[in-house]
Amino acid sequence: MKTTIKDVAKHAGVSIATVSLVINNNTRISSETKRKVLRSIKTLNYHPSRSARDLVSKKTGNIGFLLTDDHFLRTEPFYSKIFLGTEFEARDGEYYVLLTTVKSNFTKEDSLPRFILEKSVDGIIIAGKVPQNLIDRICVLEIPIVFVDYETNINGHSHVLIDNVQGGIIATNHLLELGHKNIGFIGGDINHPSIHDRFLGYKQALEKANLNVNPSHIFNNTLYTNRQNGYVLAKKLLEHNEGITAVFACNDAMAFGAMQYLRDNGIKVPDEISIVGFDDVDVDLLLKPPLTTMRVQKMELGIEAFRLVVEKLKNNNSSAKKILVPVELIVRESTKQL
Amino acid sequence: MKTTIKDVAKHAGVSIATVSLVINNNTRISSETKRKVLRSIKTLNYHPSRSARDLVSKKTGNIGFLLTDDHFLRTEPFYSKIFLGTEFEARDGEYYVLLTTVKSNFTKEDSLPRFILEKSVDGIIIAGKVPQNLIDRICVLEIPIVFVDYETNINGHSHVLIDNVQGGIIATNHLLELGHKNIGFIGGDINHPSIHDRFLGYKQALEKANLNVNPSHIFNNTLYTNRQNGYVLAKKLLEHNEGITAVFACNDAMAFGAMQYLRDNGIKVPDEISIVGFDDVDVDLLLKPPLTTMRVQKMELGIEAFRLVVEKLKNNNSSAKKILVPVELIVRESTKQL
DNA sequence: ATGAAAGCGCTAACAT
DNA sequence: ATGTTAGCGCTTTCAT
Repeated sequence: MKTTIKDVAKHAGVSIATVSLVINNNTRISSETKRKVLRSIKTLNYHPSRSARDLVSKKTGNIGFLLTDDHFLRTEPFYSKIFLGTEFEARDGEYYVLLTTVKSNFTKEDSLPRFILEKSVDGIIIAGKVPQNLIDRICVLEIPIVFVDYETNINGHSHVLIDNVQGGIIATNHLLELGHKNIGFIGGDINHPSIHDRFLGYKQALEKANLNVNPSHIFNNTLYTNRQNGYVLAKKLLEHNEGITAVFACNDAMAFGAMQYLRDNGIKVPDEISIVGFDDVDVDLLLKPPLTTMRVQKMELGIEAFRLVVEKLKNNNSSAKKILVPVELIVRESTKQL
Repeated sequence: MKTTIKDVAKHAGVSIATVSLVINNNTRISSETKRKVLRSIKTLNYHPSRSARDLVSKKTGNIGFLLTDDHFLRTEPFYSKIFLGTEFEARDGEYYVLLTTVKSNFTKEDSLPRFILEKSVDGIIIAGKVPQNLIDRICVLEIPIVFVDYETNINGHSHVLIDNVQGGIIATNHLLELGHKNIGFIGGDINHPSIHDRFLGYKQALEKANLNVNPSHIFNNTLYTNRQNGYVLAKKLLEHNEGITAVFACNDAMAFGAMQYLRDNGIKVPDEISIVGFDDVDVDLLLKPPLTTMRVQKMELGIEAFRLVVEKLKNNNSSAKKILVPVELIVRESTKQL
């Protein structure tokens, strides 16, 4: 039989109410009783029943973590790391994290994740871009949501975002400082807020350096932001332009695709073309040359997201925040002085 | 206020006991009452409170999913897919899945996952190789465990395994049928049951074909089974042997490493060397040539594991099973007739 | 076939 | 500062 609060009370010679107060760190308990109770708890290896606790407090003790399946299954563990950050942060606390995926083509006909229907989560973290109709349907529910790595125009909910604009600026400045003037930009879905912002940073850096933003140096119209399209866009960029000496790829995947195109065509990186990526994704060490990129603290994103939901849960009045997680330039061997 | 069983009872004009019986599919309810209650449930959008239910039934309604962090963060989403299988299978049911990672160097000093300490899971799925001391400490607890993709000598617990021996045989036979006779084997940690079995399949296939198992063709002594070591072992294999025309790599990662070595040294695949991998891992389509490999149904592994825990939970007497999930040869372009 | 009622382990309001 | 007690929403005997 599992140890209950009664056993602890009996063992410590106090009432169950006292034990409860101790568990919940109530201040109006004498430190002596507290110590006594704590000792009993330890001796009996007591852990409060979550269900009993949840039942009376009308909480569930769970946080839902939601993302699309293709994000979860991305070759590079980007969102997995964000989740791990959340899970790490949750470990010391009182919440469990329920991870679930939705199809990336989630429609009105699809039903919401079960933990939402069954009201089994106190709050939800939504990671990455998810279908708008999903968001709309969750937002009408009275449940705190934190968006991580996806900016929405939804009010009243917190966001944890990568500082993409700043990252775009830093990456571009890096190339400028190396003497590059003809810098191409390859990006995927420009309607995606993150890519849009990285592109914005690119333009701002160029303008600040009094350089023209040459439209023919910009290719950002593919649906997916992946290696294949990195290959395709690098091809287009270089076939339509002469004198390009550097490329800013809106993420590492596209950068890898671009590098493959260059390798296939005998163009040397970084000797002939410098490349900067974005994300600092884990990738096999065999890839050469190692990519200069903007490091994103993925775990940090997940950690902050978790803190924000909990903050909201503890104090429902806490206002919606927007946290920008800074990025860091990691110079490796794919960029070089012109 | 959330709808409770009382509301449903009132709405349907029955007692809460009746509603409960209907929910739990009890047979001794007249089909008419049943229909009536079901309608009320739907109308009121009623979902039973998990905490109340769990409290009285002394269950938690949760399944724990455990793996090491480096498995979870593997570049190729192998274990993520297994998890997704479990999560998919859990969707229609009554369980939630709690995913947590442990450090791959988990020691006696580290504390067990919180959901185990707090007894918040009814059963546990352990995916992939985990530290033995972790297993030992969990096994003493009275809680059903299912191991997936990791064979242990623990009795009383079910296993869901890849049919590695058969896979090794099929892969090797494929090369034999293409006329190859000098087939190298590169593997990582040979103490890992999966790799051991794939190697076993390799040997069995050769013996069956009346070919010698040449020890100098076998390199299987690295700690990690990854790309880097695939590169290293391919180098050793080819530097120490002449006449090798094919390589069976114990997993795709090593195969990729080997291919990289060959490319770096101007050896053409499949013209000069054929390569077979194992796992059929998602990888960017740019990798050339596409790898011939043994397909493993990762989702299927997770699905079966979930079914086995639930089976054990429903019927504690159900005996420990060992399920072998079959593999399938996927012929792509890295193998060729000699 | 259905209902009444006890009780799961806990929290919180109230009493002392 | 600590104890008493009602009740959270459900399942499950036991009556009817």
